[in-house]
Amino acid sequence: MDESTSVISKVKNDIKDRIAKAIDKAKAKGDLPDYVEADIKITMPARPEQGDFATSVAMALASEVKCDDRSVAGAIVRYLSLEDSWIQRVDIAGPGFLNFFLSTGWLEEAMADIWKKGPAYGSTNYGGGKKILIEFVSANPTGPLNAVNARAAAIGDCLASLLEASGYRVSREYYVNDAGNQVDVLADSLEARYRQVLGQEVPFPENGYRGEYLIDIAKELVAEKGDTILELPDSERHEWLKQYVVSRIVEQQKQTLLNYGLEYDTWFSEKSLRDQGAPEAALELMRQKGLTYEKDGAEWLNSTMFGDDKDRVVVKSDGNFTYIVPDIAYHKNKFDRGYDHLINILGPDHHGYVTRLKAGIAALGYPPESLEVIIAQTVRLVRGKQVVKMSKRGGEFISMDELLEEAGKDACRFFFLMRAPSSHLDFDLDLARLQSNENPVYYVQYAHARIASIFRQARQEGVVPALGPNEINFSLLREPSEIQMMKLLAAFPEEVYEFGQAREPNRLINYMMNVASAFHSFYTQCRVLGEDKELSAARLYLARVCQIVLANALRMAGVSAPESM
RNA sequence: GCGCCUGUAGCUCAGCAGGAUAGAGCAACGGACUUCUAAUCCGUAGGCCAGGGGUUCGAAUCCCUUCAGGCGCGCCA
Repeated sequence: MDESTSVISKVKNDIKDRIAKAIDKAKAKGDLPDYVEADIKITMPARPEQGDFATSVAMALASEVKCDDRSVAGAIVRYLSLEDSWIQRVDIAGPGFLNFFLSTGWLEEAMADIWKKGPAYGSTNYGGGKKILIEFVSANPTGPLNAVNARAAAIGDCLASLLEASGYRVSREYYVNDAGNQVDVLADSLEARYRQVLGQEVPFPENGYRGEYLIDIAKELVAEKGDTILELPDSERHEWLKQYVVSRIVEQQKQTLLNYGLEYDTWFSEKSLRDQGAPEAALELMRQKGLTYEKDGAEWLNSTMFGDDKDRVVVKSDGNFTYIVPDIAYHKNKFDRGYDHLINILGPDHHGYVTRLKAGIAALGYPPESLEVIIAQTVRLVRGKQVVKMSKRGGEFISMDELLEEAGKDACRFFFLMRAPSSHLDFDLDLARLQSNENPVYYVQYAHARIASIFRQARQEGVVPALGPNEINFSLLREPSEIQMMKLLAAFPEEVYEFGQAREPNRLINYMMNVASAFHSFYTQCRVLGEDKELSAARLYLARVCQIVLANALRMAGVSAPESM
């Protein structure tokens, strides 16, 4: 088996080729008109009586040539060569489906492939080494991360893992907005807290950040430096405080994400971009292309030329950039670093911004379709029936740290990944915290732990725990639950690729639930450690490869795979 | 007013570039542990896929429209 592809794709492609040849032959013999083009899709039907694989090409073809579905299906079957293949039988079923029944040889090969690849099983090279940068979370360095950030973190990290496994070179990046107006306000807020801690009575900035965390940082600053910061000249003090508070908060954010099992490749500083003069350069480029103009004392980008619904100010009448200029420069920088494709995961409150940004990068001459934006919808925290308020102003604010502490990393990741990014989700704190069968995260983890337990037991009984595929008699695995499980495990590499392509990491969770369910059924129906040594060996093998798949899938989701529970 | 997202079982949500009889978890009900972990399994019940049009051999899925909910429409970021 080739390192970089999968048994399942080999099987599907083989069936596809045979159908294509059969259609050609039918055309040559005049059974089908020769202008038809077939897009052959091979699926795995849910019901065993519908075969191991199936296709609906005949129906699509029939509607194209305006004749009976089943007769087209008949024509294909008539010319279909089954020579030298795993296909044993082809049925025409329902309205015109072709159902393929295969001998189990392909499953055996797939099971051997899992053994051989181990932790790498599920990986393919379909992505061809294309470079993708995925930017996510990128919360302002003005406060601790919250529940929405936690969702974006789970989605972004898992998507990155899926794409890595699909053969892309992926970089995880966090953009730190450590420049501009908001961090000035942040520095002023800290200064006020700092002075208050030192006993001065000073007014708090009107739009300042009122969170507790700034008081904590101020206290630490006093402990560290006393009142010496006050001695600095105004502008120097402001810069110092700004640098200090931003680095402290970014440090905290980093730690929170680390506790979540997430490590970025790059923390990209907006300030560094500004220090290099990148925004000016980007602006200059737009000017040279004649895409900006003066109006009402400001400078505007003609963004409507690139699909925006109105033109945008780039230089305010006070001479400062609007936020979009450094952002455009940032995305230019991403392209200049050699990425073929950019993915940004943004909150729903930023969706209005997407066309603007795309217009911006188009104005610089980069292809806007190379920037893809995924909107991660809102998170509503609930306890049972009660909604937990999330306002920053006051009341109960749940930070990502508190969420992690309360529910744990695994449950958080799992819950956030369970739903499609586009789905507005309710995160039930009570349920996530529950250490019982009501909590779905345990369903998958338990399957993994149960398998580990079988191997512990086997070792105790002195059973050889792990025979390789060449020593296994696969023909003993004939129970429906065994077949079902093997099919699911064989599908993993293709699933991983499809989940990544669809940008829907939630389907990975779905897949894991299916594998876990198949295993639990198998476990109940089939005794693994029994009198029949040959059968035991085969079932131990099956348990082992199932464990490999569960571990690999859990790893991609960032959820731990416990040996015991 | 314009734009984006959502509407599927009592609850939370899946449903894989349209396909065969719409699924899962939880909640409800009935069964299964002297044998590898019962955080499990097996079964029962539960649905005009928000409403209405359309596209086609075929629609929960695509298009239009109405209704309902969430969010966004700054010389804030």
